[in-house]
Amino acid sequence: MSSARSHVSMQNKYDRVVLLVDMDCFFCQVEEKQHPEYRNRPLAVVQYNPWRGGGIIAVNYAARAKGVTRHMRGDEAKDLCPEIVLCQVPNIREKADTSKYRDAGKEVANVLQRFTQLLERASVDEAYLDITETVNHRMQQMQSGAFALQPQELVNTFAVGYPSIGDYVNKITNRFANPYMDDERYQMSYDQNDLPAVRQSDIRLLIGASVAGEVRAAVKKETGYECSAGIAHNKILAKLAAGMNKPNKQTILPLTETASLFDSLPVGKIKGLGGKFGEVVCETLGIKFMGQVVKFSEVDLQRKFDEKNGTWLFNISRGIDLEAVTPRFYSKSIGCCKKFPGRNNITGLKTLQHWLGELSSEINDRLEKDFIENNRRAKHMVVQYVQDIDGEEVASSRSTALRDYDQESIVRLSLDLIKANTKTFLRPGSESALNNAIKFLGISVGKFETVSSGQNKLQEMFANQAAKKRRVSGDEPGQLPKVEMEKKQKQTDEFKMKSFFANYLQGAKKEDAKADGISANPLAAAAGAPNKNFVEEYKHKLHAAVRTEGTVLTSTPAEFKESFFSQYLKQQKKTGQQGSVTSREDSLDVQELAEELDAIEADNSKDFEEDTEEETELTSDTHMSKPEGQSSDAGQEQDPNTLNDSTGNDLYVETGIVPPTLTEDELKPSTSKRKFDEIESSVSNYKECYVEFAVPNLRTDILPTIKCDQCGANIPDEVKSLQTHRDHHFAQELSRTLRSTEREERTQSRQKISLKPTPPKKSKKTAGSGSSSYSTAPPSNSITKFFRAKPTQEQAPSDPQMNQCPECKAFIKCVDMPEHLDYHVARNLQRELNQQDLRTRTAALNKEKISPVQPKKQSQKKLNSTISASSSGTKTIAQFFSQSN
DNA sequence: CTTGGGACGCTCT
DNA sequence: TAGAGCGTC
Repeated sequence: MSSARSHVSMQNKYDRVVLLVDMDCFFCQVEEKQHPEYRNRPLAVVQYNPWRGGGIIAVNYAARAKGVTRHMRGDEAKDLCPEIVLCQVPNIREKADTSKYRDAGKEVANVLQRFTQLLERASVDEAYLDITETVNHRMQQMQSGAFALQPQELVNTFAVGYPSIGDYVNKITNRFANPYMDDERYQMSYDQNDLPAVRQSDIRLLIGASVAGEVRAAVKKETGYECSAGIAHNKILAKLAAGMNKPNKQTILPLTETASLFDSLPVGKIKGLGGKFGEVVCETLGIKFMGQVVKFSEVDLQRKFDEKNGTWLFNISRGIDLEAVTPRFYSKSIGCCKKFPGRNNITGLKTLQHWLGELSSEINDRLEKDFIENNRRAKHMVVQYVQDIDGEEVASSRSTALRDYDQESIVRLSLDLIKANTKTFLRPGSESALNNAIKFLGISVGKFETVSSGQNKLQEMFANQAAKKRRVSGDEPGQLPKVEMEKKQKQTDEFKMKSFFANYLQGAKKEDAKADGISANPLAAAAGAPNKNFVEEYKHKLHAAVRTEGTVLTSTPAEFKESFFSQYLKQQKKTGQQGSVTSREDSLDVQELAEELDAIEADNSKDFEEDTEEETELTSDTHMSKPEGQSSDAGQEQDPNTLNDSTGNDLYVETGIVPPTLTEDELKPSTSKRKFDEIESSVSNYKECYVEFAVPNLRTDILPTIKCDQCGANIPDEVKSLQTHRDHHFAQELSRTLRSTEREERTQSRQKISLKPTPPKKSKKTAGSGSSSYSTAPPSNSITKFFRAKPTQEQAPSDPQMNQCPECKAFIKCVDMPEHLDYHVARNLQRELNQQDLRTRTAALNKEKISPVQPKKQSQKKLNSTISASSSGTKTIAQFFSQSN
């Protein structure tokens, strides 16, 4: 395994569609979700710090509107915005604890992961998705009519270089009608070999944007979090684009717009050039903007910087970035650190041991969780520290191999490493005073190795359980080959179960964090019997839950009765009785436990029903019993949503498996997860599912009326009615616009040389469409040109270089076939968009209405009004989207 | 006590 | 490979 990043080949530089999903002020959103009462209020997250109200690390948009920014102190924020809510990052072990945000980030990533295998988590709140396959697939589907772009997905979409997304769509439609519209420009700017990709770029990015819309909708629906996204042909551009319209927006960076964008784009805006290197580049080249780099030759850049950086700069300045999206869900290392500035310098051995203990404790906890989730163990450890040596800050890091470990051994190893690498560790003559004060401490572990399932009982349990599930769910009517289905199934099941365990464990750990110095360690026991302390904790937790909620709810909390663990136990009990279990030891242990748990649950064994469809947001807090000694401010409750995310119902809904203990009626197949799976597994009914998925329920009742700004009539203030009315006005405007458009196109047609006409198979009924007029009108230049890449050479159908188009039966040059097929794609795109019924567009309008309006984004408003002003079924996409003037 | 404090990945030597 | 350092969020 080389550490070098993988890259795509230069030929494929425009072939990918890459998405960057970036959560909007993520920490704030996490706090808002956890405290619904804070919603719609200005809010900032501060790190605990007694000085001037703490340091602000995240600001929501309501607070930003008041001028609150990061790098401010809490007090300053209060001055600017007295009503601001300041949330503190929880403090555990006397240091900031960001696990809440890590968990939330993982929750989001779990949603993202369903859209592609090629998911790269770039940070806690950012991920790259290579959606090339999906886009390509949809290109094909569009030709068969199995997929249609949904305008409402594009309402929150921007395209760099275009006033509104409508103009971008307009451009695409026009180019489909006249595929070589921009070719002169293209041929000047791009290599001949790249032209096919360049011509396809816009439509593929547009489809990418529709995927992005779905991704973001799914994230919102399933986690409650909003995000922004960038859509481009590579990571650098996707990242750049994502930042251009926020929050809750997505931005396409069209290939052909990068050059002009770069002309005024400060170098530092490019990821990788934001720091020192970027400064050096600017100084060395005497430039400010990205576009100015193109003036330098590759060798020149290589000479000024180095070979690698030179080439990289050369390419990046042209919008080319070959770095692959490297699938990575889990981090390669786990670490934590803390600064000890000024008076807090560590000067004594005891203090050093204390802090090493705290850091080790956190590392250990996270390793336990990671072990359960990912079945891997760290084999390597690094301790980093900054010492004060003669008034100088000297940073060092030392590493060692990690075998079996627990908190104490991590402490011991790190201390030994520091000792061994410090000339004079203790002050001469002292037993406890450090010779060099420590200003910074960090421990990180990595080089993970997967634990083979043979030595791991917990893993066997999961494997067995997954195997049983597969048997239960024998005849799923899936489209995928059975083996593939099962493979996916197993992964999901195991993952979900592990997640549950992990989340559960974490919740328990947090409770005990302060009460108990050294917690039990599953890793230490991993090679032995099944995880006893784990099970004990589960029991403890169940007890606690029943105790605290029993009086109110009279039933076992949902997260227990529907947990994987619970399901698993039930299943185990059944199969155990049948005496057909793979691992007898396991089953015995588990059966014992199952009986014990049954006893705990015994007094509330009734109503095992209802609320299987509960929204995440509505989930009530899980009340854990707190250890006596725990201070209130350090107490952190398990995020109810995290727990909820892993309940049994979710699994079954998501995977489509009928759980052994639930009836079919209890499985309401109406969550977005379910729908998405249907979409993915069944192309044929994609559209139905999709439309259902895309259209929110409209409340048309109890709405006041509003005055039409054009005719003054009173209309119900409800989008559908409003729109219907406006359509009336629009229709008049439309006919005028259409006539002039068509006139213009005819004029253009006449100016060009008409070649052998090969009209598409059928003329369209679509009335009044400027683009469709190409198909209804006599063969015009543009289409003909499309069929003939080189007008001068006329090819007979018998020519071996010719192929018959399966769609329209015309004979096309092989090299032009892809583009020709694009043409049909375009036709379909247009047709499908035209057929969008009022309802979907109404929904889009509705959706846009409730999202925050950016004052500067005029174009968005225009798009909005244009959409609402259009009537259904008779116009081209361009007219649906673009401004009519 | 600093225009945030971690956390993580990458890369160069 | 280890260790130092950078960049980013």
